[in-house]
Amino acid sequence: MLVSNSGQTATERDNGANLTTAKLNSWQGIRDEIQRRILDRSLVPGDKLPRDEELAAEFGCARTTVQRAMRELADRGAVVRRRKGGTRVNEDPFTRASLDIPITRIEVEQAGAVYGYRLESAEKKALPKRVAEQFGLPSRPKMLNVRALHTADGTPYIFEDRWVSFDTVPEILNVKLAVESANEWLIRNKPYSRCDIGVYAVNASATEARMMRTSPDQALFVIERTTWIGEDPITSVRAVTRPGYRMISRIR
Amino acid sequence: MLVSNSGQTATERDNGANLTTAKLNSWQGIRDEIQRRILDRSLVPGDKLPRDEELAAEFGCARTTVQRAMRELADRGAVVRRRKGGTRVNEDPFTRASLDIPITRIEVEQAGAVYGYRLESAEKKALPKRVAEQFGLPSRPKMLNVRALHTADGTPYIFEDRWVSFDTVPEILNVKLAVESANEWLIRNKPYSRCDIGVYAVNASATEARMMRTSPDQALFVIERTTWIGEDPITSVRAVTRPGYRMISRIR
DNA sequence: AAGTGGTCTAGACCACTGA
DNA sequence: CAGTGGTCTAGACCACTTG
Repeated sequence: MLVSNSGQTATERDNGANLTTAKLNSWQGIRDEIQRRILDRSLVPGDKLPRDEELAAEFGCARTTVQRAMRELADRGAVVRRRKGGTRVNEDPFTRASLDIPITRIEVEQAGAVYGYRLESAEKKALPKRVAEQFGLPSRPKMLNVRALHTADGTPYIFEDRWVSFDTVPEILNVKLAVESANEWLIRNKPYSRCDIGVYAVNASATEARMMRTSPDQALFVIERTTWIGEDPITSVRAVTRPGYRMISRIR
Repeated sequence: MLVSNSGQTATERDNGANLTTAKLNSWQGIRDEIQRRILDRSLVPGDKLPRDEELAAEFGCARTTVQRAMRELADRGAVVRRRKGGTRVNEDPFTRASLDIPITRIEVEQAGAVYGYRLESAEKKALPKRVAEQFGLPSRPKMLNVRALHTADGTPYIFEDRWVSFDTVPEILNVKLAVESANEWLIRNKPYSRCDIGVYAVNASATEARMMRTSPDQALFVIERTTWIGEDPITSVRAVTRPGYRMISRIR
């Protein structure tokens, strides 16, 4: 190790290059410094970074601390790390966005609106082909089909068409779905071990247009979620959102 | 510490409760075990977990190892950790999905199709109000407006309408945009420090319908991305995808 | 003021994987 | 098979935040 960090404070070395960042020598400081080198193209895609041990010497810290910083950068997709291969700046950069999908009631309330919920129907039916495919099931067993409308200040917000496996979740048959949303009951009472999510756009069908009080063919944003516990299907839901619905995410 | 882990192997204690998981005593093993307790409702939302030190004793490992496991669960939104307050199972569970948005060329090629690109127009114009708002700018400066079509096997895949700040990125004026997509050049050459992402559905405008070779009013999925380096705007792009486009994500 | 999580260290050993 | 990242430890001290 060439440089000791004893007695060296952040301010001593902060020459103004970093405006936002934490103490140098902290794992966040190291992460930000490496990221800065990528941002200002001191390091370009494909470049090999020094070994953790060398970086530890450079920053005057333990290798563990460098590890912590580099793991974050790897999680973000900024660098690729391989044993023996070393650490390189990612050749194929991509944008990694993290989306939090809350319970609808909470989403509405956080927007400052009054949440409402109306059950449209709940009946046992054979799974349509599309949903069976979602679950990856070869057959088309009976499940509970629940249709319900979520409203914000009285206007339609999300219309959900849901299938719940009462083989996996028999308790669902005892839930008063006229009062409590299946969405909320399931999320609070039946955590999943796997979840597939798909988002896309559709033209409103006649039914959807009526439910959402809009015109047929209106473009609507759809969120599909299918969940399992282990190998067993729990639920698959197609949530049609109101016209103009946007899903947003901010990075950094 | 009551239990030592020396000489204790995973198999010794693996009673079959965990099918998928790594060695117990590893941070992943601890993470999975705690998650299992949440899944099978041994722990329910709001429950307080033992202190890290106690868990370390229970699992016969160092506190650091428990810390690593718990940090992951906190990142996933499964638990909430506060100093002095301890660790609790999250009261308001949400679904956290991670979306990777690759460079369009790579997305097309990975789908096994032939990628094509055609520049439609590139001209300096004053920013429309909508885009100025995206950037959070009070004024409406001139930027480079680039319109281009990405194709897969010759059919329209994504139509992008992009604004690039040539104040922040003067080099863009020298890029041969007829050959190289602004998308790809920017991602490879101008990393950003902040990125806002929005996804939503629109009815195709007349222009969009023509570009995408579909009918007006066809529902299309739109991805909007706006990026900055520090406080300076880089680019804002509205990418209209072909009919039927889906964005997907899998959790766990 | 005290309790709990967050960070850091120095060192050891392990597990990949590329030359 | 050797080089590099990944994990783990035991202990110390720090930084929040709540009772």
